[in-house]
Amino acid sequence: MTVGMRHDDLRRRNRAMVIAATRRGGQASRTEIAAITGLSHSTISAISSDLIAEGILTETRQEAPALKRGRPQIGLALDPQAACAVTLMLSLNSLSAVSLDYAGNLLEEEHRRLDTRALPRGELICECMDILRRRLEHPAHAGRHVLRIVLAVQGITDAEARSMLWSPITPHTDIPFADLLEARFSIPVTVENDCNMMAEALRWRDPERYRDDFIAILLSHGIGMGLVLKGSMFTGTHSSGVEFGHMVHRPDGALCRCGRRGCIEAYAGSYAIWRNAAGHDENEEPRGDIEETEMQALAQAARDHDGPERRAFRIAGEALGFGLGSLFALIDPAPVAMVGLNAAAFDLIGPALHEAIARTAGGHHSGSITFDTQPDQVALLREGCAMRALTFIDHRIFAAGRAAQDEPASLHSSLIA
Amino acid sequence: MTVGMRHDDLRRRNRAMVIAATRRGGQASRTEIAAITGLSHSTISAISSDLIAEGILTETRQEAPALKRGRPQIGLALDPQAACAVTLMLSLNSLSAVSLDYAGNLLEEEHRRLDTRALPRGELICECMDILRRRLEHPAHAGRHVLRIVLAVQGITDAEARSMLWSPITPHTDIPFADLLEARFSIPVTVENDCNMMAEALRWRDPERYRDDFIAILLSHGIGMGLVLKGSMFTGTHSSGVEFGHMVHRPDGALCRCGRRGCIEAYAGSYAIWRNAAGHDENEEPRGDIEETEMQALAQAARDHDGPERRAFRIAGEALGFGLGSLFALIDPAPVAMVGLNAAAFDLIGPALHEAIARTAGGHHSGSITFDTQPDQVALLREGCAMRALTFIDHRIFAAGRAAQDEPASLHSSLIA
DNA sequence: CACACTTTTTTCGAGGCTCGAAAAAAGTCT
DNA sequence: AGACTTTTTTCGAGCCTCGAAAAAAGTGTG
Repeated sequence: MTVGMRHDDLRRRNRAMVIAATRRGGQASRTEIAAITGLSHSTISAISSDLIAEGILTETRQEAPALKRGRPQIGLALDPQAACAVTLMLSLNSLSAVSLDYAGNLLEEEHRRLDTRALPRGELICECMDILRRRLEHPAHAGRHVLRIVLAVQGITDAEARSMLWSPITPHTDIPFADLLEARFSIPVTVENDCNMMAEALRWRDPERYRDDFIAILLSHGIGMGLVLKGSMFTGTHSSGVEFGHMVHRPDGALCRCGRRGCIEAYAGSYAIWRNAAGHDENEEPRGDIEETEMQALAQAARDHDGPERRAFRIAGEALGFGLGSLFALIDPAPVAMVGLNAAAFDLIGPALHEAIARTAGGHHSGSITFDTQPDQVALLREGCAMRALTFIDHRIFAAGRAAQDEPASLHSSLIA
Repeated sequence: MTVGMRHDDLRRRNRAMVIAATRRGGQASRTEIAAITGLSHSTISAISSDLIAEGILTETRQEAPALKRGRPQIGLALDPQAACAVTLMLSLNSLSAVSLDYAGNLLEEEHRRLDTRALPRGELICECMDILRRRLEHPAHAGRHVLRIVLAVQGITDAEARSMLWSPITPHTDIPFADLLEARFSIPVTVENDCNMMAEALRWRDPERYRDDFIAILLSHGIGMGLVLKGSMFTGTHSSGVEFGHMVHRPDGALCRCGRRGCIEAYAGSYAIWRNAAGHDENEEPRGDIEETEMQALAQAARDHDGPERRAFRIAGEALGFGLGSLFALIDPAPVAMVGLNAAAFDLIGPALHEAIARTAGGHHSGSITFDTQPDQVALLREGCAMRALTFIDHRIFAAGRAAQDEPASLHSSLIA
């Protein structure tokens, strides 16, 4: 904010812009990049020849036989050899890791099943260390430098994306994964919230629909949210924030997994739907885990006949609707993507949800609220993590030029505005 | 985001930074500005001599007899003669206007009482036009150019700050004040939400406490909010947003002024407190206006003895507490300033508010939540509008240099990032 | 097959901006 | 009066972007 801009900042920004245009556009020519960025052809030419010389970009000859007259455009693409990234995804009873090249191609991967809730703190950390070490030692990297690691966790992280503060998958709290992994491997690490990564993925999948303002809601055992506002990921002042599932739906209402009462999740999470469908008291302790098939059976029962199952999904829809209504009172409506297991039951949840929104301040503009379901949560998470890792390399490492790469001080350097 | 940075953008940014440092610091020397901005002495020297030549800054000799050795610092200050700004404030039954010089000194002002709820649309607009015309013709301006007009309204504005979309003070909606006033006076205008201006003022009053993240809550006939997150004013995707008062406290609960049910305002606005204190049904139509003295009497009664008045304030506190709890679930805690008439009754509201927050996700970090009361809402609004208008001139007009001032196209030009 | 035409990309000199170093300025201290 | 200290200005160097012109690499046509 109050920091002045020097000459090399300008170059850094413009380099970043060329890299970003290449990652977005895929095969963009220099002329196209000049048009997108508004910079002159000479500038783009200079920057891209630098980037090619540094091994960050490569020229690609388009297959399409240029049907136009004139000198054919030369496509620019990210050089897959330029770097690698590794993403780790830690969720309930599951840890997986993926290696990617700089162009985003999968190099290799590994999944492990582990009992995250029972694992001691040290062993949980060790599992992450080990799976990461196996990636770094894997021959598929073929000497390329891993320049970035992203760890996505189901749970709350701190605003600096360095620690996992709290998670439903383990009793342990405040695990400084970024510090631990950086100390061991000397590669920059961030710890991200899984829902934020899903939102990130939506942006890359469908930039038309999910661009400046949108909402991703994870409907699963718990309720999560990733929120993009004015083009950037929304986070809390101290944590990854946006604990939509723990907004209050009914003061002093149903018992939530978090121990408090009346949270949206206590009506709309899998455990809450199950609890209501089974006719249990809403003050009953939530079940720890529910099989995917069990939820699908509930949904099928709800579709087949009117009864407690149908009512349970309706209650979930109502809670989500009132919650969204309150959210929309704050941020106005935006496109919503429903992600995760229970998004497949949106036919059961949707009607009550719409009805509830209509009774809130959000109902004002119920026309401009659109819903979309993306049941494949895992694929979305993987994509989001991958793009997060790669764009970090784009912005913070390659945009700075070769010099900055050598100084280890740049490990935590701040992002270009 | 995708737009490249050219050479003059750099100068513009650095000019803006020097002006901002001067407005903040008051009497800052060139050396101090260099230290703040991180730019070299030579650059600051060049920029400030430009700004002085353009009549934007002036050198001020400090009164303090420099107790240090060495060449004394020369203070830089904004030249009051450089420009003028006019602010209009439209609220229930009241319209006021203020003229300011570029340094923020009051030149002259006017207040009018009018029956905003009964006024036809045309006349309401006319009143604003007229009070503004009288300012522009007033001799106090002494030939200085009015470069900016800010109109703050009690109500919702659009995200571009050009129209008043809805307001409790008039039945008329979607009044494009900015277009109307610009067409008539050819001076750039924005229409702002009053609570946002109060938040803006807090920032200037106490930058230590209210800097990057904080909340201003207006406790008055209705409930309003101004929210600053990560250093910038938070607005909705389509409107000025942050309709905190219309988040849902109890689904299908008490009747709100907005016609819906269960809004926070329907428990915590003056009319709701009055309704509860008087023992009326919560579905009863809200009273239109309540005298300040009447609310003070209620508060006094609540302090004197336990009874329906005390209970009414407690209910208000509970609604605000659950609402804040939900808000904190999204954005994490931040310092809160309670503004307006009922902030003076915070002794009655506070206990129930804290208790409610403790029962929500916000209760997690109840240690880091601090409250502060600022009963003088009018003064805060005036300050906020003034600073909004002046900083617009700083950034969008003077930072661009003399050339840009002449092109009328710059009227709506976008803000420097 | 040579030559005109079109479009993309590179080259080159000009102009702006910031920087560091040195000089100038404007005081205090002895 | 002269030494000393600190602030501010001056000046040349080094980048960066820009526009114009040149070069490159195709297609279309006789």
